[in-house]
Amino acid sequence: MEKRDKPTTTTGREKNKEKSKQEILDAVGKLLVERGHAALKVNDIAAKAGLDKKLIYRYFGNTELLLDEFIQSRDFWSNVDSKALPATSDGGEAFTKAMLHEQFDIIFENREFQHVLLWRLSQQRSSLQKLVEQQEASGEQLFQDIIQPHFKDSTPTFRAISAILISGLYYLDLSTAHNGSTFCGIDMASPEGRDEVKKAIDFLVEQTYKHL
Amino acid sequence: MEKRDKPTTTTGREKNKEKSKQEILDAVGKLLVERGHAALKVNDIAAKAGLDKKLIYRYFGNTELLLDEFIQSRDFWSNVDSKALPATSDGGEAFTKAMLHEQFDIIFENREFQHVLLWRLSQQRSSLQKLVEQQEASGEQLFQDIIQPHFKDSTPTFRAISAILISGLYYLDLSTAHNGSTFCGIDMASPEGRDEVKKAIDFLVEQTYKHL
DNA sequence: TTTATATGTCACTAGTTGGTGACATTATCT
DNA sequence: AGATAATGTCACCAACTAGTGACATATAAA
Repeated sequence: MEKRDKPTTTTGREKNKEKSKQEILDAVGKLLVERGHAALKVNDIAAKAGLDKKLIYRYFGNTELLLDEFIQSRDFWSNVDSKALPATSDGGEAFTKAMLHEQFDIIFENREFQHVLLWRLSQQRSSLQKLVEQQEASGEQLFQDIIQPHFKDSTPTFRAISAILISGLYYLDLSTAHNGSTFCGIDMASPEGRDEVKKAIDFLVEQTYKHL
Repeated sequence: MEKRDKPTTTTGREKNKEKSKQEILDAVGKLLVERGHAALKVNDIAAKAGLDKKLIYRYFGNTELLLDEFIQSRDFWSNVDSKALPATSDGGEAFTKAMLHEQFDIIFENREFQHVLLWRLSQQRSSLQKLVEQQEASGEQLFQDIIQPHFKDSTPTFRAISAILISGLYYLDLSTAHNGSTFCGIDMASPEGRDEVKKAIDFLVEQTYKHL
């Protein structure tokens, strides 16, 4: 018999495993953004999804496995390593600036990303650890392809500078979203404040390319 | 009657409010370091202190108030603002470098400090918020006293650069302690890796003083 | 239509959470 | 020493936690 267009009886709800699984995963994302990773409890996830928690156990095994599957379902670093490496004559200077600006803004806007960064700092979890490794691998590409050829012997210092800049943008965005917007007297939530940071990034990158 | 040298009966333990309070506060610190702020539950704190949780309610009101009192009992930014402002002829360049190095190392070594930073990013809590404000105030002193006179019109950019550098060191230390030690290909737990970061700090500060 | 199975619902358990009332013990004051 | 208050101990509660067995309903195949 084909799929019915309409239920014949009055009670009972639609039955669709894939849709339900997706609704559960979406509920995890919403709760993560609204209340942080500490609030990801089975009962709340099920309630948010509007489904019985029993389904979480049937479809994902347990809460831990659900969270692992949620994490793997997102690809947070795709925006970095999917970038085509441009043919540069400036040793990657413009590319580096643009990438840092982009990271700064993406994390500022993506609250789910923010909470995953925090989650990653707060909990040991292999699926989160995997994100760290993915990020390292994706960054290593850039160093190998465009930075090393240009900076040669100074590459270790350039790596350290990159580490500071990237970390700085991460922490500034996390701090802005969760601690209040003023840092070193700059309002990190205002366009003017964020422009000030971007100008600083450009200055530091320029000086590095000129004098390192 | 004076304090007894020895209990006359066999059962019962020593009774000393201040000592017990201190043991409870210490238990909070230990748990925070060992298992993070999410593990700060009344039952566990009492068990760690070897005292009944009832005392927590009697002496601190409730768990929230205990945690607030714990936070206020630590003065994490004392090392920054207690520094005497040196009479500088270099516009504070050496001072800035030294302060950044020191922050980088202090946070690396002080696991309690790390967990408070994380806690602060993860939870809204007025006593934690107060730490943020203390830090802002203590930093503002430096800008007013030594930076502004030297950088004049470029001060906003110098503020942004400071924000990036400080944030960067924070996040690097947090990431090292909780995510694994490699960041941008540098081993942040090794003396060599950390020296590389300090060299990078010095370079960036030097360039800023030379060319901003 | 009948049957089998996947999907959804619900009531329940055992363990943990924050919190409290009643009691026992110790210190202190007179 | 005796009275009093402060300190420490314990049993208990209601609410919430993760997880499960039994059942109801919808879908799809025969």
